[in-house]
Amino acid sequence: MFESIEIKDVKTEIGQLVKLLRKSRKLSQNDLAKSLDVSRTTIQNLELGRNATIDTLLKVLKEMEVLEQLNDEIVNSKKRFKNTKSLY
Amino acid sequence: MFESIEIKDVKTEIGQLVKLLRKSRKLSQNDLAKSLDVSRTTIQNLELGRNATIDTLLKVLKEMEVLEQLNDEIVNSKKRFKNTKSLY
DNA sequence: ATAAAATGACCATTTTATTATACATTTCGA
DNA sequence: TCGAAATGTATAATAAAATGGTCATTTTAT
Repeated sequence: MFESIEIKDVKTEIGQLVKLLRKSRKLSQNDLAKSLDVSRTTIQNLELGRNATIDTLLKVLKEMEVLEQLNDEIVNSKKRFKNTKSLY
Repeated sequence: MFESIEIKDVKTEIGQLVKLLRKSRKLSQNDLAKSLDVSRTTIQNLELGRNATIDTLLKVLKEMEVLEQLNDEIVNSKKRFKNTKSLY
């Protein structure tokens, strides 16, 4: 009926966002990898939309100072969800 | 100076949101696992805030019909980021 | 233009997530 | 209350992510 978005595409978007965040800080993949104590390959895989762990993604987001923001959105999602569900 | 949020805590929040979404559909961990063709242990680890892959998380979000929404937020984040960065 | 830095790709190895299974405990409906 | 379903826990085997290294290509700065 209607096309749903593919997981592969979302991973690509995540990778591009990570790359944007890193570049805005003028960091190379190597710089970021060293800061997070992970390998450059791991950063690269994440940015290229290959599969990675949630830990790796969150480490990057924390370093880029957007982890708090993500957490807020998750907490708000939970709240909104609970509220809308009680309206029936 | 000020406390930053911990990765562990964000994973806990993610797990709780996943659980909420699943429960709202009246699905057991087993039901969801079978739908996604992953093991119940994988769903459980995700919900308990243990580490998991991005793939696993996105599979769940797709099944819960919130993947499109997440994608939109990522795309918007990219846009907003590019805009604010050009204002200097 | 050229050199240096950054990125992408690849490979062997190590580490970790996933799986399948079994069992203990909790939750919940009859 | 009682029994069944759901959930949490544990373990061994397997699949997949992370690592560390090298090399080719692209980007960037000089």
